[in-house]
Amino acid sequence: MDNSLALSRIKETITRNGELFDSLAQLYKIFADSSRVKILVALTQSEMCVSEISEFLSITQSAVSHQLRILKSSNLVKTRRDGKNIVYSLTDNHVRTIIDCGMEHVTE
Amino acid sequence: MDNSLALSRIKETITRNGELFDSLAQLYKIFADSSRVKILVALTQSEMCVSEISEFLSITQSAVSHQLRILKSSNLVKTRRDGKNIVYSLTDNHVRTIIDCGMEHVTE
DNA sequence: TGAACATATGAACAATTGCTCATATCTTGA
DNA sequence: TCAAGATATGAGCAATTGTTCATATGTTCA
Repeated sequence: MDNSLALSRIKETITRNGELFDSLAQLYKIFADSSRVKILVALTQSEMCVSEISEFLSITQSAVSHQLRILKSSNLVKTRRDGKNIVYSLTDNHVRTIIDCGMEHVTE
Repeated sequence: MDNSLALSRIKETITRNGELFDSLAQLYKIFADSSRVKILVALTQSEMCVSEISEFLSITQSAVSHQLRILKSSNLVKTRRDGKNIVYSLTDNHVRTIIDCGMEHVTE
């Protein structure tokens, strides 16, 4: 059974869409940290300001801010100001979907 | 509007299922590398041996082996021997689903 | 306006990661 | 059995990452 034709077709697909898979890896990199995942999971339940997140994650306010910056620059979360607070929320439902999808595998 | 009740409920959920979200992040960590993603994508199309993967990814055989070891120890891929070759394939369809799910977001 | 609060940011550091190089292990066929 | 081929593995290294500490920025209210 000679599958070299199939193989070169696959190679073609991978090389042609190289940057696409790079961005895919880049996306997963954002979910690849425990703090960020927990932040995102929390935000699927409710919008939330920095100090609230910091409180229930038991990590520094600074650490939370740094992580939120990553999430925001990736357009996974958005912000609005409410007095002294900055309230963070999910940009859209993609985050929810991606988390659910991973959960499916983890909780099997 | 007082949402402190909702917040403490969320905090409860996060802390109670801490290890679960840790494993979730751990899972995404595996997808968080360009080479590994490409390997997994290729394997969604066809089983493949190390030298084949190494060839079309244009990375060292050693590098591929190292990555495959990670994928295998995470139970995302399985192996069988075919003569001198070790043939790698996906363990189940979860990988496909997870990749599709991420693609959905990347290609929006 | 100024003190107190909330958030953001930059530097520094330890930990992790992905690669390369060298070499070991395992299999086949002469 | 032994040389050649295919894969695995360990050490070493440069790059990246997540955190903390110190401090800056921005907002409210007395």
